[in-house]
Amino acid sequence: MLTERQLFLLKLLVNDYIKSAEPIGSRAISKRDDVQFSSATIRNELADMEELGYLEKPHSSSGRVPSEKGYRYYVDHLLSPAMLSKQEMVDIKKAFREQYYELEKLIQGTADILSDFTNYTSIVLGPEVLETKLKHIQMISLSAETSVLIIITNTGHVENRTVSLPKGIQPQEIEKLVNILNVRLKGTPLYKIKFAIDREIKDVLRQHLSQYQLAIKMLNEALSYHPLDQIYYGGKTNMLAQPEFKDIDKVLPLLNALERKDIVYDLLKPIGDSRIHIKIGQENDFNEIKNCSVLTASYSIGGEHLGTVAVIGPTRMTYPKVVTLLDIVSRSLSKSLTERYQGY
Amino acid sequence: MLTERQLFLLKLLVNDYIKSAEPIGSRAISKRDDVQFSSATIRNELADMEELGYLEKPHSSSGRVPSEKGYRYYVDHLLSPAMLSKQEMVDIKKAFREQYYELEKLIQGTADILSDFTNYTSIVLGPEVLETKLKHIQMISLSAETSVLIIITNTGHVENRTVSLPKGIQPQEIEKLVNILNVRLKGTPLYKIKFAIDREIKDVLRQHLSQYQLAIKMLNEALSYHPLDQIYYGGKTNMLAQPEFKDIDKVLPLLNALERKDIVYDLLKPIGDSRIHIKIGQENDFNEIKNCSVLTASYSIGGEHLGTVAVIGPTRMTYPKVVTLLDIVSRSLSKSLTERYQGY
DNA sequence: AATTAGCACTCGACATCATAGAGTGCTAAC
DNA sequence: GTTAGCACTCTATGATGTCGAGTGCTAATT
Repeated sequence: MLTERQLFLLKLLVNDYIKSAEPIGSRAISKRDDVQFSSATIRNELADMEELGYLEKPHSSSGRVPSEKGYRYYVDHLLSPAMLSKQEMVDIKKAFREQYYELEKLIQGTADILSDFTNYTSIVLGPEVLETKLKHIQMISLSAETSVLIIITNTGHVENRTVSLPKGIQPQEIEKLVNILNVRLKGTPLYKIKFAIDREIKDVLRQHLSQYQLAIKMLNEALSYHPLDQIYYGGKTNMLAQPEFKDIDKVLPLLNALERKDIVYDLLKPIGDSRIHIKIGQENDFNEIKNCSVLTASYSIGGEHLGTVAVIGPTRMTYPKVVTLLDIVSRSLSKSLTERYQGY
Repeated sequence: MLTERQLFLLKLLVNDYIKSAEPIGSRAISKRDDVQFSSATIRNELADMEELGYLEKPHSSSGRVPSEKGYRYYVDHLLSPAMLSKQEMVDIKKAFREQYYELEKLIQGTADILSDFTNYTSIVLGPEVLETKLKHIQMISLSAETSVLIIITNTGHVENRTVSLPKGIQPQEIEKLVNILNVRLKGTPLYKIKFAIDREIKDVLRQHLSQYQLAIKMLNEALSYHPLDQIYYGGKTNMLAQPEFKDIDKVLPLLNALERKDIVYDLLKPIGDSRIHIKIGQENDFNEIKNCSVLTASYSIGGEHLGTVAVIGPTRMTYPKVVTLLDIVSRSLSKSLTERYQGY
């Protein structure tokens, strides 16, 4: 186990390294006002902690750098959440008080706040379509052959799809069809809609619609496709400014990984029940981001999990600040959403 | 004026440089099968063309590189559009035949094709909201206090905005309101809607609605905000793979510039009447992209200009291929849109 | 008069080498 | 247990030298 003094030094070293991005030497530590011991003492302590795996040296005669184990210990036991400046708090409050005319804007705004305030990259997973329920369905004709099908969910999300109308179907038929769908499917989770049509609505449709086969076919096409591209980014290029990514070969695989939906979904999948979840370096399963840490928090409407907000940056990340910010932002987003869409 | 032989050499040099990204020397040219003259002759010709401003040397004893004037001449007089491979043509056809359920997807798909096939960055300006007309308006209640206002345009674009309902307004009133709006405002260009409400609808509303002041206020709020964020990107990180941007300080200002809407709007503003418009290096007004060329084409529905597609890459760009691709893609997009949304 | 061979010269790329400086580990003294 | 002292290690930096691709110019050739 680490001694009191070792913990003190570890915390100090991690904090300094996060600021400077340079390996920290014993002399630099001993010079600080809040440190009384000589550099030799510190050298001994650092050597011990290195042996225990909390620190590393980039090369044999350089200063120390936290290892992943070191970061993990720091995050679990030594991290004291940062205070945000008054100005920052005001800015955040203001951003969430603003009138957003679309749910998408609110979420994008959240991503922007996270990246602007951290200088890292932020990712926000939009409300999961799979878990949202149908509120209202509407079909609006564009021309003789095309209509726009509009699906509104309980979360205020609006989905629209252009559909080609089967030839020969009557406008009144469409109207009837939409009416039936609205009455029967209201409250159905989106992912169950196709199933519900097949099981419950088919017969009703057959009774009321002359062109019922065509209608079924059209509905199946329009509803079959689940666009899950609900990923919002902020500060995508912020990574480029981090010294650890100063050469392009390091940053390119990273940026490409962040474009891949499967990877992002996996990185942000909610785990554990702590408010903020932290994954450091290799704890993330992807080689492309082995030098990065991912901090996630979830947001909700009225307590029900809706989506995830995340910040991704180098393992050498300002954890205290990001933790605080994620906490505030995820709460603010939940609050804002709940106020707006609670009564579904 | 340039001699026949000089033109031949210029074209050849530009083509080679585009491929290799290395300065081209006289010896390398003379070694080619299709070149008969000795390297000394070529040296003389190159020196002459340099004096005329068509070529440059990175340093005094290196090979030649095209100047912007050289690229401009090449593009205006020497460029022969490339043929796409059969496979490429098939892929494009396939992409545009695909069923897109939302206008946005079709446009994003277009951007993706452009960037995938060129390895540069593509930008597509979505249909300009300002020039599109109201097709249908709809209001769907989410809760007692909030509704979603849905605006559908003749281009199949669906806009949705969350509005807070004034307290005390009756559902029937809302219904009446929406009916009036639909009857009166159909076909009105979006940017004129507020104006139209003020001029024409006010009185009608006063006659029919008890809470007419509240309704007006709400409408003004909901319709006042014009989201113009209709910029779709493809291959944002492709620039990083270009040798001219191998160090991050060169590429960061570029990427940031491409995030700025004002800059992008300016870069893509339609000019001239040629199908493909090319701006080389400094011809673009922004310092951040002085090493880049921007190629644009416009797309339309039934002949009416709707938006712009563009490819941005280093001045050392494969102009022939990009020109051909932009031509095909912009035509395909126009065709696809016209088929779908023509009958507005 | 146009073309080409020949040659001295230029400049960047690359490798080699020396040096300075920050940092360590170890030993012995406090 | 702590610290001063010192030899040692490794990187970063800059100076130096060499190689090769390329040029410009002159004189010879066609």
